[in-house]
Formats: sequence, structure tokens, C-alpha cells
Amino acid sequence: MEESAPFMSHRQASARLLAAASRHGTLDAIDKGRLREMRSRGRKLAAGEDVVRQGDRPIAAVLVVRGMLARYHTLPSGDRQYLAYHISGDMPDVQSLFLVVMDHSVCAMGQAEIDQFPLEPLRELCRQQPSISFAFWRSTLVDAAIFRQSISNNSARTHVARLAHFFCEQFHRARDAGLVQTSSCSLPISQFQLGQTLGMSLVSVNRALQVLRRGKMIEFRGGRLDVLDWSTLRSTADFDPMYLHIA
Amino acid sequence: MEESAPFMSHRQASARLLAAASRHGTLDAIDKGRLREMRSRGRKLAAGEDVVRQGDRPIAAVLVVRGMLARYHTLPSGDRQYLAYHISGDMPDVQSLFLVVMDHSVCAMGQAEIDQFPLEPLRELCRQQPSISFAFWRSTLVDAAIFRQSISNNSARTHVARLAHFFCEQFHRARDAGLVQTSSCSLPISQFQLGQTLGMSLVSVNRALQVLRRGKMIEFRGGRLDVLDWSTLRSTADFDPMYLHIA
DNA sequence: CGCAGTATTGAAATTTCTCAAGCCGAGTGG
DNA sequence: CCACTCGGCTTGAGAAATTTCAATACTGCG
Repeated sequence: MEESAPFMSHRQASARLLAAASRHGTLDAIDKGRLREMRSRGRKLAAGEDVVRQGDRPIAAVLVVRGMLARYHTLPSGDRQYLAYHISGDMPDVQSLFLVVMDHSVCAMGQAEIDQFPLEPLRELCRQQPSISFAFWRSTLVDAAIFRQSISNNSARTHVARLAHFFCEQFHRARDAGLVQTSSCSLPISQFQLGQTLGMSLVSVNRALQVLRRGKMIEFRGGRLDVLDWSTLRSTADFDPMYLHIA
Repeated sequence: MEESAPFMSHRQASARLLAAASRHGTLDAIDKGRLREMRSRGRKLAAGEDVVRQGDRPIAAVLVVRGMLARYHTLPSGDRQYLAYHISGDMPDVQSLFLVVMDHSVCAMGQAEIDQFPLEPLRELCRQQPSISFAFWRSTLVDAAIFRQSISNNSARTHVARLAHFFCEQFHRARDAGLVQTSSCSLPISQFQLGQTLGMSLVSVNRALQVLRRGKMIEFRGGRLDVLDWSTLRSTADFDPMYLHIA
């Protein structure tokens, strides 16, 4: 499943890296030039394939090119707890720059494509170009804000609100990344996995889903989310996108 | 309640800042010198007092000197969801360096004492001294790892394991910070607040607590945690401190 | 001493999970 | 082209966990 990408894609890959960093800070010409020098290896992922595992000591950072990646804990029972989802333009494990051992795994939710950038050159780049460092740093801080929201979501909201909030977040982020057409976005997650994300059983997910459907707020099937009534969905969820710290 | 600290304490405060940074990276003489130049304002906090609130745009970063601080979300219902606790030597809101608006609040759990370091000089310092930047960055990454663990804890563990895990984490971190004497540490949190931390009702907290007590694993009263049987507590909790990324 | 906040207990009400069966839809091989 | 199969979705109903309500202790502090 792993394969080197052709040479041309190196330029595309570093352009994508530049875009990822630019989302979180202002870069000058030097910063941009240095980012464009970064070399990477492209890789296609099969559905469900792991990119890194809990306990690994990764040597490269991942940038999502296409598809969706997820971070998850493997519990002693063997069960998973999904922690976050990442779409095109996201870097799910920038933290590896400074946390040597992975405390969670990263996998592809459906077919996906990534770039892998060796960590050492990235670290060196961050050392030399503070603005780049700050941009990546900020991206990890937004990740943390999203984790905080998940704590509240999974701990303090009703099942229906919890699901609604999850959909709001995914949809909002997809839209921000330019991945929404006609109020629908890709969300290749099964109801069972939704349960492992939100701390609910499969049956509870299914029933909460039906409430949202009957309320004509969303449609969710075949790995795709359609938002039919954003305003109602949003208020059902208590969704306030402030925590995403976008612009 | 706010008051300037005497001049002498400035030197102590910057030494504490140096210590906080040193926990997360190797600093050279220049780094250390620059850190020692940082000026701060000491502040005493009453029990329950807020340091920053959701929506604020803080201008200073907090370093805990004494006591315990907590981060929390305020939900639309008015209810709180506690997200993390911080003890001496921790910096609960380094993220404010790059996330302008607070997405959560920070309060004192009991009486506490903090140093406040203006953000702008800190940012400038990070820009000039990459090692310092990396150390603070890393501290925010460990925070994020702890948030991830909280997602799993609150979503996928039984009430008893959840509580046990929380105690393991607090105790382990207190020990690492040198705040444990004779297997007990300060933990000024009421059972109700424990519920708002772990996503359980007050009654459930109380009953889970009794299980741990009857199992002779812990004693918890008057804001103090005694660990009577670490090994059993740890296995009850499935606690693996790896995620704390302590050297 | 007594108040106020915190902890404990019991029991009913509710939510959530588990179990188990049936359904649906896409892909496969006859 | 259709039956078959597999994974994922849906449904019902009983079991179990959890919350809520409400009353009773406890404790530290003024």
C-alpha cells in the first residue's frame, strides 16, 4: 500500500505544507522559501490502515492530502476511543516533534492519501524560523482546544446534543477547509465508530441519529453528512465555533 | 485580592519560570539568562476566584506558585465542566501566547498563589530563543495528551475506574512535582466538582468513592488524597503514566 | 453553639446498554 | 440476472446503570 510519489508531487507536497502552516500564522518570503524546500514522501492508505501506533517513535509528521484520518486510543479491553478526526490540510501528529513516544494511534477512516515529512528537518526549520514554529505550535493549540470541547461534549451533553455537536464541528471544519459543496461533506464513519467517538453504544447512536433526522436537521448515510437545517442543528448542539479559533 | 509582590519575589518568580521551562527541554546559559530577566506580577487568589474567563483576551500567562488551579468550560446551562487541574510549577494557559481569545476559564480551587508573566515579552523571548519556545511548546503538548486521556477516561471507563484513574493522574503528577509526602497529596476538590470533572452525578461520585475506600485503595477527605494501595489503585484504573510524557 | 456547605443514604424515575432478531444495500459468483 | 453474503443499520424489549429527589448526617468555622 505504501509507495513513493513521483518527483513532481514533492513540489505539491511542500506547497500543501506551506498552506497548512499559513493557516496559523503570517509567514514572510524566507519562511515560505524554507517551507518549500521541505522534502516528503507521499503515501496512499487503505481504509482502516494505521499510520502510526500507540508506543511508536515516529520519524515523520503526517499531512493529510485526501480523505480522513483519525486519532484513537486503544483501551486494555481492546476497544477503541476515537479522539479526533482530520481532513485535507490537517497535520494530525505535529506533537511528535517533541513528544517522542506516541500515546495514541492514527489511522485512515476510508481510503486516504498523506504526505510524510521527516521530523528532524522540520524541527530544525522551526528552530531557525520562529514564525513557522509559531504556526505549527498554534495548530497544536487548536487541536488541544478541540480536545477540550470533546471532554465537555462527551461528559456533559445529552446523546442528541452530543451527536449534533459532533456534526456541527465536522461540518464547520470541512467548510473552512473548502470541502463542502451544497451543504454536505464527506464523513466516512460508521455508527459503531461514532459510538466509540462519543462514548455511546451503537444503539444509542442510532436512536440519537433518528431524532436529528426526524427533526430534519441532517441526513447521514454512506459516509456522507448532509446538513439540512444548520440553524436548528446548531442550537440543538449548543455549538459555538469560537473554540476552533479560526481567524 | 490582587496585590503586587515585593521586589525580591521577582527573582524568585523568574527562577520558577526557568524551572517550569527546564522541565520540558534543555536550556543553555543564554536561555536561562533571558528567562531570568522576565518580569512578573505575583498575585494571591481566594478560593474559587477566577483568573481568566472564557471570552477574555488575556495579556499575561499564569504560573502556579502554590495551591491548585483548574480550567473549566461554562456550559449554556450554567453548569461547569472541569477540564484539567494544575499544581505548583504548571502553566495553565501558555496557549494564550497564540490563541487570542480564551475558550475556557481558569480558577483557583482553594487559596492559591500565582505569578503572571506578560505575554508579549514571553512571545518575543520565544521568537529569539528556540529552545525556550520548544520547552513551552512541549508543555502545551503534554497538556493536550492529558486532555486526550480525559476524553477516554470520561467516555469509556466505568465510574470506579474513572475515579481511580483521575486519582492516579493527580497523585502521579503531584509526586513528580515533589508535592507528595508520605503517600498523600493535596486535592482541594469537592465530590460535586469531581462529578463535574468526570461526567458523573454527585451521588455516583460518592458511591464510586466508597468502592475505592472499601477496597483500601485510597482515602479522600478534606481536600486531601491518601493513596493506601497504589498497585491496586493503578490496576483498577488501567493507569499507564506514559501519556504524561515525563522524561 | 449553630450555620452552611459537604457528604451520605435510600429509593423511585429515567436513561442507557445489552441482547437478539430482522432488514437493507452493495458487491460477488453462479 | 439473480441469489447469496457480509457489513452495517434498525428495531424491540428486558436488564443494568445512572440520575434525580429527598431526607439525614457530618464538619469546619464564625
